[in-house]
Amino acid sequence: MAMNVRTLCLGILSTGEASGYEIKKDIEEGMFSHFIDASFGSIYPALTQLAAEGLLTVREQEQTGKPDKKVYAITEQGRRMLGKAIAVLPAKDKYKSEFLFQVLLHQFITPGVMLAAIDKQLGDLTGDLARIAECRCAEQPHAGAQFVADYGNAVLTAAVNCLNDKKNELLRQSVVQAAE
Amino acid sequence: MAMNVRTLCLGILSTGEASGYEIKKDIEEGMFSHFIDASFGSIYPALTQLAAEGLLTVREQEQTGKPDKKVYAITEQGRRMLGKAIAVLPAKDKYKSEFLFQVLLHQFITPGVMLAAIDKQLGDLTGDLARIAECRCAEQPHAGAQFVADYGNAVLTAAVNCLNDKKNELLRQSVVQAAE
DNA sequence: TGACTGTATATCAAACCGATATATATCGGT
DNA sequence: ACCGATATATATCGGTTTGATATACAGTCA
Repeated sequence: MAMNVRTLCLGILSTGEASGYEIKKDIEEGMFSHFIDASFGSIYPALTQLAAEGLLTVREQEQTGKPDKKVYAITEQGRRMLGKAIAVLPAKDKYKSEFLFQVLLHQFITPGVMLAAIDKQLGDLTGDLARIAECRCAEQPHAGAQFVADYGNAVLTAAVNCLNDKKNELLRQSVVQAAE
Repeated sequence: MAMNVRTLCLGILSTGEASGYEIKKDIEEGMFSHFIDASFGSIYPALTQLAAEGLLTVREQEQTGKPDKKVYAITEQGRRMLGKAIAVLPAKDKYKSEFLFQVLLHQFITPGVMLAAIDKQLGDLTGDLARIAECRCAEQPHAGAQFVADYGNAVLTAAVNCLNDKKNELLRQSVVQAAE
């Protein structure tokens, strides 16, 4: 799949028109946030380019109390391009975790730092779970969103449960060591 | 955490000396493969730079039946640098999935492509599970490796179970639709 | 007034990926 | 003996993306 920021923008705009800033917010807070990432440095150039190619239309919109914004909307040509881009087998998921890197090298860090890292990870995971719950309420739940929400919940709750087990195990060990 | 390819190389070399090629293989096949990624284009320059700074030593080693290789080993200075780099709260996990992107935009793709994507994802997940099982046998299982393996197993099996449910649901629906 | 926050667009160096080039060696086929 | 395929090994480079920064306008609160 030709998955780059271009396809990402086309995908988000297929659900409704938006500005670059709103696309970024969607990526950070909406359903897309759980498995996508992109920065302004790639979004704005992509939108400019897509508009120049006729895959998007632009409309400058004045706002009261806020700066003007450029509202982008997908064209028929853009929809065709999006359809082509996602009608292929998806690439393998990519997962990067500094936390697990730290765990694998736990010999170099103190138990205190390790526990802090675990708590940080637990906080991140529960935060993600909360954001999924919010999205479920906010958006109208079509089949795709339901799928993604269920998948995310399954994975995240499994991670939380595993981490809690590991944390308790560590705490028990340090109690034992302190008693010796 | 200053997590870049430099820290990654220091981390891998802290478990034993290796060449750039072997580091890449570790990243692709070893325990690190589940949550780390890096290419030759970043590994080789990083190793050269780290050696120039005295954090690594280099040793050119002849081999019978294979081309020569440059074996890198971490120095005391390198260990200190590694310790500093990972003794901070880890950044949030990053997860990118073209598959879930496709699911969220399922309205643009045919059920056939959707099912193919799900099967592809199931294959990727079971492949990862198999690789974890291999690593568990191959490496001597210290506490960190055990932690990572358990975490990976928990998350991946949850994903597989959820996907199988969703797949069966889709198959049932298409049977019903075909019967109408 | 001044500090801070939020909205909005834009730019750029640094980092990184993915592909390619180069070279050596083994092995199997013809 | 030669060719092609595969594995090992290092290196480079174009293109994409990040992360940080700059700029600007508007509201809020002290």
